[in-house]
Amino acid sequence: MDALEREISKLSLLSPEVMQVFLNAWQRWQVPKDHFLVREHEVCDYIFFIKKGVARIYYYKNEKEITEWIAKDEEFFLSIISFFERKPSPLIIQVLEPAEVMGIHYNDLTRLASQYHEIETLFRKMLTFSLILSQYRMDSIQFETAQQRYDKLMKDSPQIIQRVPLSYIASFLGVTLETLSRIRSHK
Amino acid sequence: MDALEREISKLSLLSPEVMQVFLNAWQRWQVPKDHFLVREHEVCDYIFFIKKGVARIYYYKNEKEITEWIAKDEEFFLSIISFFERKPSPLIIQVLEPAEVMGIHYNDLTRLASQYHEIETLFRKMLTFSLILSQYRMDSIQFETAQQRYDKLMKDSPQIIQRVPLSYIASFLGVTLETLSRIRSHK
DNA sequence: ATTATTATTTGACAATTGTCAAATCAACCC
DNA sequence: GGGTTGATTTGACAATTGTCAAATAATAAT
Repeated sequence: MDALEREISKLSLLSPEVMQVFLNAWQRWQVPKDHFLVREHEVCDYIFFIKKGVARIYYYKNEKEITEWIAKDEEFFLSIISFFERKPSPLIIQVLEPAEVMGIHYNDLTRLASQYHEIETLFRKMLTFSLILSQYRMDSIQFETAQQRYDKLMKDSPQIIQRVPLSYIASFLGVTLETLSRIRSHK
Repeated sequence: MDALEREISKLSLLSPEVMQVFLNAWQRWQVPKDHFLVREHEVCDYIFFIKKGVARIYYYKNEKEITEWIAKDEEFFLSIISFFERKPSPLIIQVLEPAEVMGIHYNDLTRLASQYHEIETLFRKMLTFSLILSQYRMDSIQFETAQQRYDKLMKDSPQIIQRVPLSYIASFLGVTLETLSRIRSHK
């Protein structure tokens, strides 16, 4: 069983036939370092899954790059507002290492969800998971100090430092590069 | 058509029969000022809808009350993490005015969603809506100044000032009461 | 109306983080 | 290796907001 199927199974139990139909709807790309999966002001048409590699989701705010999310091996990611509201968004999705990426198109996902109740249920559970994550992240941004957010990141994914420039991590944590540098030094 | 049915219709088109089944699953309460819909460390069993009145969702952080959300007439609200993860949460939901509140129980919602594909779709769309809202709010917290958040609140719901103490609004905006007072004065 | 209680405003000061500039470090290229 | 470029660290200072304390305003109770 491959990683995508395993992650899907964690969310919802599909019958073998429907699982097969669903998996067949996913496309697969082998992309080079720095490849853009979604460019600025494009509509995000896919929910992505990264089998191996790192991608970041970012945008420009006053000429500065703001990293909104960093997705690592075996995670789903997308530009949520663009995908669901079907409109272009300032969010850019870029792969940071050569990567193997899978994706399901909005049209395929909604078509399958209307055809198969089971897939609609899976879709609902993906959203639930995503909403819960979003709530935890909101709490973290609003009430934790940059120090606490950094410590948590180190605990959850210590390898990230080797794979992602500190400038991206700083903006992901919601602080400047200088502040992150100071947090890291006095430890 | 009542407010609840209207709000549901905005999200998803249900056949008349299924709409009737769904609406029947909602309970209705007439609650006095200051009534608690969810107490501290209780599981939130319902998605609520407030027909008329104001409710706030808050919790204690270092002995201080933090207002996480304020729901007004004709809005849905719930303690998201508690409801979906089925676990007690520190979030408290309290009505601030005498109010007419509706609610659908977790068990009823999930039962109906598994029975009726249409309701599963509606459920998925509610989650999508909620996730989009959550993303916008996260952006607002992370990148807007307190001044900007206040201005937006005044634009979207100017009446809120008359109905909710400033201390709740301040913590909803993520600033102290004193800072909000200063924002309000130099305008 | 007077008092008590609660809500809001104001002031002084401290703490945190951002900004800008410069220094150091690391990686890469020839 | 020397030089170029980009990444990271450090320093000085300014801006924003929080904290604590006190003053004032608004509301409710008798």
